[in-house]
Amino acid sequence: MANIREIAKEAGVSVATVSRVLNGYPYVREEKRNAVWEAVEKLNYTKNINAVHLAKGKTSIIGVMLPYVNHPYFGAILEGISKEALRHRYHLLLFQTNYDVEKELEALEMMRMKQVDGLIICSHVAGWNVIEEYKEDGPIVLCENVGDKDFLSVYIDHYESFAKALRYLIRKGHRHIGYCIGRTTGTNSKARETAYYDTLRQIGVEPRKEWIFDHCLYVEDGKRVIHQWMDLSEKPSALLVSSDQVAAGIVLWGRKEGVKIPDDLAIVSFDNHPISEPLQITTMELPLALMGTKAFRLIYHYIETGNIVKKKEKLPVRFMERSSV
Amino acid sequence: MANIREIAKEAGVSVATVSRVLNGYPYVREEKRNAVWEAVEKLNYTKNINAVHLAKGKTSIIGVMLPYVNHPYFGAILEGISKEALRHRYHLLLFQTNYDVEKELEALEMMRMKQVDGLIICSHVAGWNVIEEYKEDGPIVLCENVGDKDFLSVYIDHYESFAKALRYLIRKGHRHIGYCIGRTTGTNSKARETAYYDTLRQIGVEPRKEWIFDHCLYVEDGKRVIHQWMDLSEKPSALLVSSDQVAAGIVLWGRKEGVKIPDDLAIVSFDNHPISEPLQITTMELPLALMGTKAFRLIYHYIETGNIVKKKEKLPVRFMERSSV
DNA sequence: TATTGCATTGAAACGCGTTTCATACATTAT
DNA sequence: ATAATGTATGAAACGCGTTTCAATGCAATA
Repeated sequence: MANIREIAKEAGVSVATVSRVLNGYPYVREEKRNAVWEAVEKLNYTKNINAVHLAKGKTSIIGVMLPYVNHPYFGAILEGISKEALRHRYHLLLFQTNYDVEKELEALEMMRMKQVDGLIICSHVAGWNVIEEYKEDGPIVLCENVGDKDFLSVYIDHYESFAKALRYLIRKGHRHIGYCIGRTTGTNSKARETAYYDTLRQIGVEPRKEWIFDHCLYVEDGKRVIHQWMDLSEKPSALLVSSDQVAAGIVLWGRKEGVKIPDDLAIVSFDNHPISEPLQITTMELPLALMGTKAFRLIYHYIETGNIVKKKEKLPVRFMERSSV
Repeated sequence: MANIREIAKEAGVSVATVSRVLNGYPYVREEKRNAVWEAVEKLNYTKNINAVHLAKGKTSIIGVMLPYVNHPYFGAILEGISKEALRHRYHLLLFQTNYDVEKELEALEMMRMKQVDGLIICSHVAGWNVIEEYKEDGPIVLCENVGDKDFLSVYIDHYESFAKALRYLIRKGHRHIGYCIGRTTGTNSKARETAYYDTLRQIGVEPRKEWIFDHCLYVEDGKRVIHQWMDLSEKPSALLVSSDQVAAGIVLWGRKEGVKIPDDLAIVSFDNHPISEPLQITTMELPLALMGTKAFRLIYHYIETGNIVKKKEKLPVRFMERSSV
């Protein structure tokens, strides 16, 4: 395969001139410009992009670290990132971690090795000190509330929205409230847990461990939850559900078991996935795609200009009141 | 940032030796090996992976071309690819095309430029002649039936499964059958269309254009479909739906309108997404994640060994009979 | 003792596009 | 007429790890 030097020889110019033509720089005479393009045609030349990356020291690739690619939550974030990356002619390198620290480290290492110009972390298990070590290797944007930590972040305030949903249930007369969550570790989950404990204690209700349902990610987990719920001797009258998929599972499998929503069990969920509308599930709309888009913009803007407009951005959550409460 | 030559100087060896140590090759004396690692520590050295890519002429990255990342169908394929890529320490570069030929070409060009070692095409609009031009630039695996064309492929026989579903409906006494599809172009969609026309004509029923519902991709499209269906003066008694998401939308929005499934309208869908189970939707389980996994394996095996075990592999579809017919 | 072979090691070439710097000529401004 | 700009172009350095090839040293086999 031809390289730029062969093109130069063929066109009777220097490699610098070829590079100029190829990249559309000025100061090349029309004839030479044509000669170069002709040589490119003739020798069927294509740039070796790895040489470009090496020479430029950048790749126009952003890494995306997420636990699962095909989860509605992360899929939506990814969609937002992807949409924006497309607009700016950037590419995305996927780092699926399955919440494995090793895999997370690998993504970070890839930035150190200049495989990617920056990294968007959708979720992680690695400690802050670990991530901090890679700060000098490139911009990192997190899709979670990083608190005081010195990181770029675009996030949804899960403490606030969880507390808001809880207060709504309380206002509706519920005192026995449980919740479903994807996992119990992680910033977002911890925020929700804290909101749960804080809010219930504020009204003098003792939170119950057995009303917390872990590992709730997909529709099928809703089936498990509703059965577990039915087996409880003391049942919560309301559930906060961290994902519409799980809520849909709970509602649909509950129906089959004769569980009346909201009379037997009230539900407030999160996401506002289209499935929640026909099921009349009251849900908090999370701007996931927007979060992805903004995360990309932040990192992109930093890479291209070196400036940061807003280090941390909190995105608004919209409450969609329907009839599952 | 230090490079390999500085490490060599610091450790008092040649760059070749440093490279040997870094890559775990034999024939390096213990002392030198240690000296290299110490220099690496001391200078806080990391490889520049772009230089590696350039030197090796490969990147261990596979490109994935798909129209939308957050669609259940493609998400499932992507998950399968990702899982397998993880096992083999390969990375994935995402090319979201939105079914735009320009974007598809970009993905193909990226392979030519050696950005990726191979390309998995989940779906495309570009013509075969276009794709064919890139055959020499690296292995391409398609997730669709490529017929006689000389491409690697792992696929679901959509003609067969669509025809099978149709015959099932016919056996159940339906004569007025329509269908919902994501788009009308594309190999898979054409296969389904052909199956529809062929099968209906076999039983002497004239297919009807107005019973074909295009642009059905997500839950919310089901809402549109059920309303369109209700507005028809002559209604089909059964619908084949190319995605469980859409079917769920049809069933759920239909319920709200008092449409009885299957009495007013029978449904056979595709995917066997977990949502279809509590909704009792009869569905054809498509092994999407498996397709992704196998596509990756095929391309991986070719890259690593130069061998192809099976050029084209058809994956089995499982019929999940429930009560929506 | 002569020969074969393996273990070690480094110089140099290789993969290849970008960018800087010096040079040379053509204009325009003073 | 002279200085100051602007246009045009190429040589060479730069980014950096991999790999080949020749060479050296030493041990084992003939």
